[in-house]
Amino acid sequence: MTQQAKSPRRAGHGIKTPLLTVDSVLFSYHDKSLKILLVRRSSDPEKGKWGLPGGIVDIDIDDDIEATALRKLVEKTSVEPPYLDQLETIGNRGRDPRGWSVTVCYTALIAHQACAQHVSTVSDVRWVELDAALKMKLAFDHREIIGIARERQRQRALYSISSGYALAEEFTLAELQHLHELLIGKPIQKRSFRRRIEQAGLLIDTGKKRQEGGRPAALYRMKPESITHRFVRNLEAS
Amino acid sequence: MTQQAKSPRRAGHGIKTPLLTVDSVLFSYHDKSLKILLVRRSSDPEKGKWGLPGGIVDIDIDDDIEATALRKLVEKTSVEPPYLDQLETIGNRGRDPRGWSVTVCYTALIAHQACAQHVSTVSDVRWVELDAALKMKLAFDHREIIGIARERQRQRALYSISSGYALAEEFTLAELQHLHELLIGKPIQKRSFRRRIEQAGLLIDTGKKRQEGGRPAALYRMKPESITHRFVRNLEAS
DNA sequence: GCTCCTTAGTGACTATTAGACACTAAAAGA
DNA sequence: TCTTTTAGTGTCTAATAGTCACTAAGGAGC
Repeated sequence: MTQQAKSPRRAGHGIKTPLLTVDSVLFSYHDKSLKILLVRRSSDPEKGKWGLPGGIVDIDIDDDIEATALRKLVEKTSVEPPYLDQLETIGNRGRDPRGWSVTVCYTALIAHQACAQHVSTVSDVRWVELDAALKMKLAFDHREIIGIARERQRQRALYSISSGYALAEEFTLAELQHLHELLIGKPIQKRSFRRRIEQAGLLIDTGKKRQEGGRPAALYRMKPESITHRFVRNLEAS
Repeated sequence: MTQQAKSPRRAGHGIKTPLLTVDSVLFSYHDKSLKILLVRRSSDPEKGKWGLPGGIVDIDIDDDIEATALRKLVEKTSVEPPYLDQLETIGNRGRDPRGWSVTVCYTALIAHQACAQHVSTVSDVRWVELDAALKMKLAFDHREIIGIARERQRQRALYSISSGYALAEEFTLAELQHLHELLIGKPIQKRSFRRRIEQAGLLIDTGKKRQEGGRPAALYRMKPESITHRFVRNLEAS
């Protein structure tokens, strides 16, 4: 009796299709650290373990795969993230004890306070520091998926500021730079970082200031085009 | 009677899973033009129409999704491509008349002559110029998928030479440059193109020369690391 | 108010890498 | 030998990131 024979999914015309799920790596920057959202699994398999927010594609409810990702994220956070990007699809025989299964993975970004209240009221959803999550024993292959998402965000940080959607709606340039430094893993030249952003006109100056300990810092908001903008030259690679 | 109720796929534990397929956009450079491989569909739905090489994931045969992509490409070309990269996964209710379906798409590159003989012996497999393919009426959403693959290759051409795997095993710098010009859609400065490749040491000089009409050109081969290498600065965007 | 500390923001020079383009090199054919 | 063709290079310019010291604007201690 082989393992994968436990629960074959069989179509009317005789095609066995694997289980199809969606998992999202939802990043958020808070308290000067980068966190991701983890969920405690309430049912088998891997019941009780922490894993990524996601679940099975419901072809009666969801119009497309992205709809599944959003539905699951809204279930856990109560809000839709402003950034959602398909990461990679992983499918093989061994990743799920139920047999051949496929997960379509997404990277999502959100402001921490947009969902802080909802998350703090439940015990099965938690923000975990990225590096800590990568050391945890998680359900299925979710740790690998987080690693892939992190690496992709690291690469992107060299030529894009789209990761700014992980900050609060209004943020300082110092915060945006620190987030990039966390992703890249080394310090960035303040001058280079600010110059290219200003020249490309990627942020909206709210006119407001925020102060903590020194000169007040200007508060900015993301322009929508900052999601797609690519600088022609990378910051120094690590 | 609704359309998507025709053939529900239902798991042992009552989960309806969508049809799961893989499609590959296989590029190859030949006769100074960029072509992709199309296949005439031999069965319904869309029987008789041309579409991308691919098919249904067979969980009895395939160990993972990439194995399906390779298996289908070998069926049509008789060889495995040296470059295979996951592109995007598309899944929704409307793309296949059989109902909710998902396709995991790949970009593949191969030398034309590696499979020319096999392809030329069958009538249901054909190389089609990329621009022509984008004007054809193809099965399902395959034209859109080709458009996505093309755009991704265009972007990559600005900071990578991995597309060189669409050339013959040994090629001249002029050929590699022309391929990049086809992808980017505008001429490239010869000096810039060659300088960065030489400095990064991405090619192997075979020592051989090939001549056609003027001074003989040196023949090169791809180094494996040229797949992953990213130049820190893009060529001029179009 | 004055000095010092802290964080924000800028001026100005250097370094790296692509763009431009004319020049040389090596072959064939008249 | 001259012309034509394609391959390959020398060299200057332009764009953009790196470096780092400097100024700016606030608070705290005195």
